[in-house]
Amino acid sequence: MARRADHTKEELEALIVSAARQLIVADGVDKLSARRLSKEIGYAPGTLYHHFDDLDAIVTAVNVGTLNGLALAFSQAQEGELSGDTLHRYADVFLDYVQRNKNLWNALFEFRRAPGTEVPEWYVAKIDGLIHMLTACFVAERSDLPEEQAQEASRLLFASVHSVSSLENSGRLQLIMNQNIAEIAHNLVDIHLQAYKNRKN
Amino acid sequence: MARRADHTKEELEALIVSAARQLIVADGVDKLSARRLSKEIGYAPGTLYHHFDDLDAIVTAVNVGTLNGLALAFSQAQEGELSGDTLHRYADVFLDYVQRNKNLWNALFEFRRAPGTEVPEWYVAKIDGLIHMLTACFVAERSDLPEEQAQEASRLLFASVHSVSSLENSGRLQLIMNQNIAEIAHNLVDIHLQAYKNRKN
DNA sequence: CACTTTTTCTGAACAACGTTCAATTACGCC
DNA sequence: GGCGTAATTGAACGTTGTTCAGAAAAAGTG
Repeated sequence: MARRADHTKEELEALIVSAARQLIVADGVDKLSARRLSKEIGYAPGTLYHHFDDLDAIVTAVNVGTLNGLALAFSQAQEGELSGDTLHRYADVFLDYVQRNKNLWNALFEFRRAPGTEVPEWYVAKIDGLIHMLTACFVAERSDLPEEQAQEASRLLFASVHSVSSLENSGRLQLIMNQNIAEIAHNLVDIHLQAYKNRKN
Repeated sequence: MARRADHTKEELEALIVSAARQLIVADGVDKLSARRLSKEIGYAPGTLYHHFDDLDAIVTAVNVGTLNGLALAFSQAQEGELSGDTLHRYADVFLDYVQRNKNLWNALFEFRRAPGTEVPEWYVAKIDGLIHMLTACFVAERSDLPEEQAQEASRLLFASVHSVSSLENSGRLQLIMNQNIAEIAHNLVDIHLQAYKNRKN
């Protein structure tokens, strides 16, 4: 058995990515292996490597979808005019999304990239897009401050909330905190917001 | 060749841990393997498993030393009376320690613990000890507030700074921030400190 | 000293992993 | 119909963590 006509190149690639997503959702990225994945879709392990450079590339393809999903959820939460409250709503959306897609989110940020392989730039751009939505909220609260500062503040907030949720997701937050993740996140929003409102110049 | 008298049980266990530490420092925890480690100390792979349950246990033993080292550095930085400035000094100490012991710190927090294996309680206690040192600084700034709140604030600050440094260490901070880690950490200290000082009740 | 028990250590073995590649087969094209 | 090209296979390589029967030395006992 060799060349088959079961799927076109595009179909097969989509099939690989969606099967990989299923496996990650079900058992976590650690349990994703070339053999398991190929068996799942009914192809030989080697086939995967004709369509993707390596497993890393497949996980990265899954991650695109995960990031897009979050961006979508954010934009749906954004109604009415922006303010500090919007940030709290974003926090809820974020926490909800991360919790409902725990394993996918872990795949995004816990996946151990081999040293030397660079992060794709669209990856950075996608995250930048998310942060930009937060920036607008900071601007709305203190329109007198330059946008640069709002951007810095939103990056800092995003990094803080994300990092804390990262800890939570890996089961290590209890090492440090004894509140639950939602309380923590909203505390962080309050703290960052307050500090921003009270800025001097 | 079987039973040997080269080392006592304790000596051998210490040897294993220190060799593991060396390997982690040199090449990172990813490159630590049972075969490499056993070859390094001149014993067979199986020997490791007579003294430790698994590789996880060995890495955990290394991690104890890493945590102790940080606690020591903290206590050395603590001179004069406590205040918000002390928090900044702690931040510097922390960043310095994490940077000088990059691979060891990664081993502490990036190591993928098999699901089901619990975090030892003394682990939690050790981290609690570190956080307690921060709490004292918050108390010094607002002695009118109950210690509970100071503790909460210090946990939040620790989690934030630690998480951000975690991102940095895994090379993912650039995904989000464009400042360097030191600036970020001190910003975080300022923000958390300010919010704490401005608390109402 | 000799004999037995206990403890320690070895190294081959197992099942899994990511990845490669010669061989094979079928599709598209002339 | 024949041919080149593209897709697929599955065995193979070198890893990995972990186990365990067997061997041997230390420690205990007479």
